[in-house]
This record gives sequence, C-alpha cells and structure tokens, in this order.
Amino acid sequence: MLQFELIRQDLLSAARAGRITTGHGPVDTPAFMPVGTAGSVKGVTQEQLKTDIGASILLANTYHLFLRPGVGVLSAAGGIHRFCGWVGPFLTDSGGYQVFSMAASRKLSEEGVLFRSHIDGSRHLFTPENVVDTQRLIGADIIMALDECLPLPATGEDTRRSMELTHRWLDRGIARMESTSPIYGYDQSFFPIVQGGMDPDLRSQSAHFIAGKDCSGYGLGGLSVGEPEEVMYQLAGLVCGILPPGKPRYLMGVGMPWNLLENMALGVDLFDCVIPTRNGRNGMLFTLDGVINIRNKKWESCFDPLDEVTPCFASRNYSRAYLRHLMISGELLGLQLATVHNLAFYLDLMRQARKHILEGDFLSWKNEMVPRMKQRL
RNA sequence: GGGCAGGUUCCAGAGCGGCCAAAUGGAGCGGACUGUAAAUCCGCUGUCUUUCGACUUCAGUGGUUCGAAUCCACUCCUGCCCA
Repeated sequence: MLQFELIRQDLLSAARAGRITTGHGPVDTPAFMPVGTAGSVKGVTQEQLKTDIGASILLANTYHLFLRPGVGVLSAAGGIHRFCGWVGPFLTDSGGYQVFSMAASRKLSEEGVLFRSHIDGSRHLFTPENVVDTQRLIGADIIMALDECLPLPATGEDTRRSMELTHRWLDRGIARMESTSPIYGYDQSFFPIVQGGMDPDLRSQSAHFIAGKDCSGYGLGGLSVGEPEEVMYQLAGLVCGILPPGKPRYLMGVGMPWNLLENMALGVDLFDCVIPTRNGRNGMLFTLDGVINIRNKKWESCFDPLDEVTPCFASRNYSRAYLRHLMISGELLGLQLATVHNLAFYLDLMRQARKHILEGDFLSWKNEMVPRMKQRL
C-alpha cells in the first residue's frame, strides 16, 4: 500500500508538507500532476517533464487509454510506464470526468456508464469494477474510483441521488480492488472520491462516508465545475477537516495557481489540472506577477524573458516577443515553450509552497502571492 | 498601336438594379478555457452614437432610373495576347 509521511503540519493554516512513496518513486507534497490524458503531456517529452519541469507524478486517463491504444497494447508493453518511458508514478482518472464532460454521448445507470466513443462512435460500458481492472492493466500507481461528476445547476435531490450512486459504486470498486492484485510487480493503490455537489451537508456526509473507507488517499471531486472560488474553498476546507490527517488529499481538476495555494492552506496535498497545458497552448502564461495573454499586441516588442525567476530554460532564454511571434504564427515551438514554461512555473510554485510550509511562514507568503499572481498583465 | 479580361471595405475574393456597410476566407484585435472529444472555441473588425439610428464607401467623372457596387458613356490604371 502506498505510504504517506506527514512531514510538517503548518500551525497557522491547514497546509501540510509530506511525502508519498510509490512503486515508482517519491512524490513530495504539496504536488501538482501534469495532465497526460492519452499517455502524453501534450507538447513535451518525458525527459522535459523530469528535468526542465521537475514533475514527479503524471495523470493519465482511463477512458482515453482504453479507447487508444487499448489495454491489449498497454499490457503487452508491460504497463504505461514502459510504454511511454515515464519513470515516475502515474495516477489514472477513472473516466468519472468524462461522465461530466461528455454528457451528450453517455448514459448513466446503476450498473455503470455507457459511453459512445468520441473516436468512432462505438459503445462501451464502464462499471466500477471494470474500471479498476482497466486501470490495473494500464499499470497506474494510483487508481481512482468511478464516480459521477455532476454538472452545475443541480437540484438538491439530484445531488443526493448522484452522491449515493457514487458511494454505491465506491463499495463495488473497493471490492474489486480487494479481489484483484497488482499486475506488473509494483503496488497499485486506490483513491475513493468525495462528492456531494455544492451542498455543505451532503459534502460533509460524503466526506464521512469516504473517510470511513481504509484507503491510502482520498479524492475531492465535483469541484471547479463553474462554482465561485469561495464556494470551492469552503467545501474543500470542510472536506479536509473530515478526512483523516494521515492520508493524502487530492483535489481533482484544480486549478489556477492561486487556487492551488488557497486549497493547500485548507489541507489539500495533490492537484492536477489542464490549465497550465491547455491554456498555455492557447496563449495564457503564468508568472508570479500575474497572468499574461502572450498573443496580445502589448508583447510584440517585449524582449524580456518569459519569466526570469522560474528555473527553466524555456522561461529564461526566450523572450515574450519571440513567444508571441511563435504563437501568432502557429509555430509548434510556441506550444511547446508555453507548455514547458507553465508547467515549470506550476511545479516551482509547489516547491516554493513546500519550502514555506517547512519553514513555518506559509500563510503570510500565500497571502502575499495570491493577489499578486491573480493580476492581469 | 490592336484585341481580350479586369479594377469591391487591411489582403484575397463573392456580389451583377432595391433584401448591401456589402457573402466567404485570411490577416488584425480582444476574450474564454479548472479529474483535456480543445495547437480549440467565441466575439469585434467603414465613421459617429449607449440603443434606435445617422452618415461616407465598391478606380474617376458624367449619365439612365423612384432607386446603382451592379446599366450606359468617357477617362485613368492593371494583367494577358497580337503587332
């Protein structure tokens, strides 16, 4: 079972510094997982992730890998790590997010989710059980439970129904985990997911239910789906107060750099998000002094580096004017540099946060950084 | 010198009597994006006005017509062909 060592609990906030130990190496927390949905973080190599960016763990997606290349290829390769050449750990999402994002082409039932493939239209049933099997075959170090990520305007009745379904699915997933074994010789751990929508009572109820399961870590799902930031913080804080302190908490799909710091202060240890990669490809760059839309005319003749403090070759050696030119010209290098820079910025922010937690001045640092990073440059 | 084809809003290019401030691309400018169906998507892009709307445009000038980017005449340009 995956180990979590709580190294330091901040005294002025709920922030923690810790270390997760996996079969593919350690993950110092707080940590951010770059999203490599189809076994690739778009635009960067595994070597860049390791060296320039400094990632320790990646996220991949069961739905996408199941469709392509399929578990046959993945198991023949000896698992996702050998297949793609990433030497660190992988967490795989179960497909629960696709329940949310592909609402038009999927059907929910007690049994599971019936998807229409976005690639060829073929039908596939995902169940709490076969999603565990698939993630085992993919070779994930951390397997996520199948859940229903509910879209936002939701009635209390729908939210309760959805939460209870997710809970029943969880018990089925845990049973499947217990009746199966790791496939490739290293440990595979299982994270359940707290749901409960935007209702504090249901959230609390779900958190208690999830906390009652003896798992090696816990996911917070169904947040950052369009609710105000304050609501997300309130619910994340509520849930972290209920989950056991000795296990890592993973806030799924979050978020902007300031979202990460605020949620860390509430006790979250693990994050993932497409923002640094997707938004980067679309021209949004992050710095400590605020957000840049690199396509804007104001950067046309700005020959300063993208960012002089992020410890990354892309950030320090390419100018804003050059990156703007690349992005506007549709050059592939622009997508790559934007991705490397943003991920390096995110990962460095995690290291800075950890350092401040260890040194005991996290809260004041966080309070200074949040408004600073939120500015629009 | 002769013949033919053309000159449309930043560019390319539709339009060929009223529904035209003028299709569609492109370029330009801005925005969105939170467990990736996303190197994607959405706006704006003649001037003035918050809106309604008003005004000035389709090489130039002069006509025909209730009405012209669209028809006629001439002029000026451009491309191709023949001398």
